Amino acid sequence: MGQQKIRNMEEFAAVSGISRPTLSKYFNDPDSVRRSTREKIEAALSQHDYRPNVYAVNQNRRKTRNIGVVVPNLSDPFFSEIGREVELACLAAGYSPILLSSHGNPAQERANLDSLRALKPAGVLLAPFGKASDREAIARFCRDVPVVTFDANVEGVCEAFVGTDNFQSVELIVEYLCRSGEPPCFFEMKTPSNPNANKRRQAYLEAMERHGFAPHIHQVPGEGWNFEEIGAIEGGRLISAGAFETDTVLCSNDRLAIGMLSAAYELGLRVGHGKDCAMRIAGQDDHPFSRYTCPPLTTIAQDYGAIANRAASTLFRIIESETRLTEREETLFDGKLVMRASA
Amino acid sequence: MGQQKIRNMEEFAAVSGISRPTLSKYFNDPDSVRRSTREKIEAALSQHDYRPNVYAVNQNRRKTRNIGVVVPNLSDPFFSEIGREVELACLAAGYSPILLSSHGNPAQERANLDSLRALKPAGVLLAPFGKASDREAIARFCRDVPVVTFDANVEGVCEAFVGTDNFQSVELIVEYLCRSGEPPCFFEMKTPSNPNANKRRQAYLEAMERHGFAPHIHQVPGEGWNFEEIGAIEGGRLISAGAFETDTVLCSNDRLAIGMLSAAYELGLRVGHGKDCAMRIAGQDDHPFSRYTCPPLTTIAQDYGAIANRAASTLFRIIESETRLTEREETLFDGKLVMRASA
DNA sequence: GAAAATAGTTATCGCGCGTAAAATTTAATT
DNA sequence: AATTAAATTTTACGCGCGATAACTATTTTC
Repeated sequence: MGQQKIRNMEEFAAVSGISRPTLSKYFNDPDSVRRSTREKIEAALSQHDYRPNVYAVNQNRRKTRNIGVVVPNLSDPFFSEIGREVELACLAAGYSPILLSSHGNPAQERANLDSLRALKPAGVLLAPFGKASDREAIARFCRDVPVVTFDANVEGVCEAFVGTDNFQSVELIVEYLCRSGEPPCFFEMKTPSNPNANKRRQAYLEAMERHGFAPHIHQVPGEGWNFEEIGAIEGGRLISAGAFETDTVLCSNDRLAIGMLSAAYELGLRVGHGKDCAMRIAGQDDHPFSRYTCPPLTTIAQDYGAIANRAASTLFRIIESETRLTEREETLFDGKLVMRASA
Repeated sequence: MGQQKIRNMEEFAAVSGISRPTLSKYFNDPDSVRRSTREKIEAALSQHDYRPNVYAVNQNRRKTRNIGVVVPNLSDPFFSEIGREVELACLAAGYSPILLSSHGNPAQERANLDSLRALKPAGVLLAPFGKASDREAIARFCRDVPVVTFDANVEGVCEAFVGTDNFQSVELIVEYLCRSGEPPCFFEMKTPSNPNANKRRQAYLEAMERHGFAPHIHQVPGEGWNFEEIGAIEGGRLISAGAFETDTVLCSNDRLAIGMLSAAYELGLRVGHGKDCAMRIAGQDDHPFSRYTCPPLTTIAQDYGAIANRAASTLFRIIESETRLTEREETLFDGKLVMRASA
């Protein structure tokens, strides 16, 4: 195919018979040139496989077509899954996603925003830690770059937020649990870094009141992101101690529930809604692995795809309109009840 | 702090009292300038927070300090975990990792290499699909960029490979299983895309022969990356049909085992090595979730950290010596037996 | 304290491309 | 065929920094 290596756009202009400025236009938007010249360019392109130098392009363009995607922890399948959806949405819209994980460390979140700043991204999709995040740093970043947050909200900061309606979804599962057996106790970590946890607790309290039951909240100590371990150790401890007032436990998230399920198994307790079952355990998030726990976990599914796509399309809208939103948008998608065997 | 925005190195030279070429030297290597001037620069830096333009830097430098990290599927916790280790190793060595997932799609692997080529990375750490990879494309890429592969080997291609010694680790677990109960059957997918699967099958055959038992291999159909589902459906089918010749099953990887565990649970079979247990199930990889299955999964642990760090340091060595390896290196780390309750 | 080594300065070029203005060609319209 | 609008070409400049050469200042060495 290619005879000699094309080193720059100048040389490609020579072999293609199209002037360099027109080529520049073409690479910025193939539809901005006449059909016939586009065909000429693409013919030459297939012969010589030339691509503009990314660095030279981005140095001179006002805005790059890079989109930063920052998630708190890629080792959590929830975030790797939603990160994947977000990446694909960016790719489909012609942007270049740059995926950064904060590795469970809020300081890394700041560092990631700093790295991103140097890349002059057109926009950023950020799933922040929440309370543990450096609110001021995020706010400062948002002044320079359009940002849409997802999963966890940072009140008042950034252009828009997309997440799940915790009040709706907690009501959904609480109602189901109350209707189908004993009302649920609530199991969570004492110091949750994720703001959804606080909303879920609040929603649990309200839902229980609405249904006329006394709420029972159990908060356990534990740091870091090893939720399964915390669920297993602390959950197991509570079960052994007979600390739960009812036979049903609603966990603040699926990973805690997965841990608690393993603790129940160790204790020889059968979990589920059958007659021979000692207790029921439910989670929240529909974690990719919840389908394969023993028993499979009853939970509330977040609409990963909808959240990712809405967050991305909102950001694209802001980028392409070149104006910030006049009013901060908050979009909450409904959760869906996923009934499996555990509750 | 900063009075007015510093727009480029020229302006920063003015406010810092250091000439631009010296600043350039400093940013390329802070230790290449005299201690006293370094302090002057860093003092000015803390006052004005200037950072060189990434794009301008990379356009002019012969080699960037970017390192591409390509994994087949970030949604698999195994790869998000090892990807994390690799990223941290790059960061620690002063490189900028760029993490790309191929989303389970070999065509995306090619696309990722193409994107990376445009970024002129100093090197690439690649966990290829293996058989499903475009061998020719990878080989071509390796001609232009130093590449170290990890996890899955592509025979003869790239500078070096770092992975786990499947023969050693399979022998380890086969020996254990034979010693502690009935010899294992082997459970895998019919068309595994990962070359480790083939090595493991081979290693199983040899190990069984060595211990004087007849091997029994069960291959099930199934496409894609939803290993748990395949393990659950096909594994459950085999269990129900009484297809396994012994009461012990060694799965080709943990995700299949997780699926099979859930199938066994559904069938009301107790898994483990107790008297009241109907069968034993073992896996391979020590997947992050294997500790929390019911019962916890007995498996072979790959040394994630060692693999990631060796792959990274090998690549750094090649980059910094500016010469390709005279001979292709293959490093295999030993697996460790992780005894839990499932076998 | 003079010579040698090291570090810093000034000056200048080049990288590959975006972008703007003016001149020219091509296509669409009446 | 003449007019007009749109697309392309020419020409020229600028982006921010790496790299180098020739020169000067500072530090080491004995």
